[in-house]
Amino acid sequence: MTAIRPPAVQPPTVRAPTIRDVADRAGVSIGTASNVLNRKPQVGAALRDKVLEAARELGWRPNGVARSLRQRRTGVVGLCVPLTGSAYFAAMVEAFEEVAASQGHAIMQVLSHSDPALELARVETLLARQIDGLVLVPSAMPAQTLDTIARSGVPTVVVDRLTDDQRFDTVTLDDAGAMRRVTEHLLSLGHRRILYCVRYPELVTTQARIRSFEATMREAGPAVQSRVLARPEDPLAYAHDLCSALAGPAHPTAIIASNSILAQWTLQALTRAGWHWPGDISVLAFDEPAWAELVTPPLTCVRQPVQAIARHAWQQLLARLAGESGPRRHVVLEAELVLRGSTAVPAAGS
Amino acid sequence: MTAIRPPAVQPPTVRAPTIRDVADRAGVSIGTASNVLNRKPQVGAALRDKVLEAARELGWRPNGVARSLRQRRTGVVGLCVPLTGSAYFAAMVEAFEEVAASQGHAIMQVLSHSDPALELARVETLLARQIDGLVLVPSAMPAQTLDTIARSGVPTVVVDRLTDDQRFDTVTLDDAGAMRRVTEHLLSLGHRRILYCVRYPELVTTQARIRSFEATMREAGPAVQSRVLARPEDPLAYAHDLCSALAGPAHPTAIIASNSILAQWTLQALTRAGWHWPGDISVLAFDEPAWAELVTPPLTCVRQPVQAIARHAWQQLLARLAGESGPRRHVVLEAELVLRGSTAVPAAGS
DNA sequence: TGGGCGCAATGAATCGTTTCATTTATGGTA
DNA sequence: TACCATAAATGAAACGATTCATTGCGCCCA
Repeated sequence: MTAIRPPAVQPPTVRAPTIRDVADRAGVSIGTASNVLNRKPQVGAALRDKVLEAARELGWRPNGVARSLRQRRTGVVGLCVPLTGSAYFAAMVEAFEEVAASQGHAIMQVLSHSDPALELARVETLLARQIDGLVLVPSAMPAQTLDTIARSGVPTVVVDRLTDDQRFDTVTLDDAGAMRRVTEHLLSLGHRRILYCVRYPELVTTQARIRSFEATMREAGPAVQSRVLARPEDPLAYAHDLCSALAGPAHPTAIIASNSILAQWTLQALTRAGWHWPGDISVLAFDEPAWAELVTPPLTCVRQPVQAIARHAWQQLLARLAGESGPRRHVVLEAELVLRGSTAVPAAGS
Repeated sequence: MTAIRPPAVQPPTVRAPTIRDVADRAGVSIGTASNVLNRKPQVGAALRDKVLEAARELGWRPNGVARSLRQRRTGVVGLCVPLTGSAYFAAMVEAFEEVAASQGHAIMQVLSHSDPALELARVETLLARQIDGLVLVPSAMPAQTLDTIARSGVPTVVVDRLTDDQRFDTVTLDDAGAMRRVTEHLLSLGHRRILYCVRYPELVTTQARIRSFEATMREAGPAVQSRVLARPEDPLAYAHDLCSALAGPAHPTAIIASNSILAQWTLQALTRAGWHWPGDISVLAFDEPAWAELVTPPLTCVRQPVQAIARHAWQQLLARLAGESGPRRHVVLEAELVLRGSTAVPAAGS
């Protein structure tokens, strides 16, 4: 019910020509002009040409707002993501842009900054603008947002972060499986003490990974130690936390970073502190940043199928927009572990 | 005049409550309901409460489309950029998002992929959707697009790439100045043969840089050689071109990359070919990619003031939206040369 | 007591389309 | 020639809000 209102803006001084102007100039009724301009069949060739000519001369352009009001749809799909700083979400937004534009839809993108309250507010503005559908990458506590969306009835696909909410279609990644493979890779290299660094431990995605991480480590035996470093504020605080985590003789011999931003922070911190990878410590990251192959040695990482996510989500959304009303669908995609030089057998002394 | 129409979408089956429903439930006229919900003063406390209560109960949300039609403004600003793959534009989009959302505007972003025809088409869809204003990073040949925008009368700020078009406000960078400083930096280190690598030589921005580059090199004396490597198709073709450019005894001793993507391609190509920087060759880039400090040694680059661009452009756009009609304004911002380890004195033998 | 003044509330017009029930024109057939 | 079917064109009613001229009402003061 929050009243969302755009700020003060002067209406344009010169008025664009309307369909009425076109009709007048062509000497036909508005209805006929509309029929011509919408390629409806029931209109004669002579009038058709006159109308098209008039529209061309006047430089008429359809008023999408009026059309949307009458047709009760806007051709706009909302996209709410936490941020675009991460390579992962940036790629996702671009993938959506692509597929949407190619089919005549427009994307209206908003950023939630991983803040539930902001997320709700942004989604409210999208709903007020009468979006036809919504793609949501939910924050950690999306309950209110999800309720609002469900109440609004706007077709929605929840992406990337699985919720236990059964009201929505979802497209997610097999986080547990990916983490199991990551952990087993490190274990097989001989690592016995592994540190998992995460930004937001409360995300469902993160929790699934942590559970999988700890379970896999437990299965490997009692001599194995898993640790989680959570919620760093900024690169500096993170560097500090990381250094304390790496202090002492029984320090971790491998680090898993939960996304490309943390990977960047990690490598920066290690470099500053004089650690070398993979000699002193192995490093592995979720997401595949653009620079994965640029650092030396290149970064082992979990490549998430961004394009496939966008494609599936879009397809599912289109089906709902077309009126499909079957049961909820839940697509789960597999990520790929890309082995590069930043993970290796731990040093002998460790 | 191109008719732009959204694709087939079923209108929603459950109709959202309208202001009429709210008015009926509160037992008042539509006008009164509207006055309450818009915080107009001329309404009594008793009715106000009844209306607000009714709106709350029904979960009423204003229909932005209807409002936009009546008020003849949408609160949406269009943003047309070449792509978001480059760190520079990604940051720019995010900066706009931020400042726009904080003031109740929404951003509708489209990608031109640096293609004039696509750019025109995308801008047409924005105009048809009745955007209040537009921020455009023009492609290399934007004449038709600019004509269309000028004819539409939509307030527009042209950003990043200066055109000789006097019809628009602009916010640009001092490309010539930045390039002069870059070139002088390399000259002062002792480099005498420098290669400038660009993606799109036809961009005005690029041309200004090339002119400045060549002029500065000429001033440095006849023994100095400047070369430009242009229009690489993809990373592989680029690697090939680069290797040929670096072949022979009198090869360049320094490379300037025109943006972060080319910088990435350059470092990848050099690594694959076994060149080391800055030992074998110095490398310097326009844009500051996230990984600038991660590569070893870190990358010297030209930091462009993205936030400042967004802020200035937005401020200028807001002024025009508010009805300001003074002469065109042209803001030129300075970039900053950030010295890091990837540029050094050329090797003795070179 | 009546006239004027102000505040509250109303109702209708409007924004620019699409859509649909009618009307008008056209041609063919009985 | 009368009739009907079909096609072409029209006019008006939506869509859901805002806005503004008008009305109704209570109060104060002369």
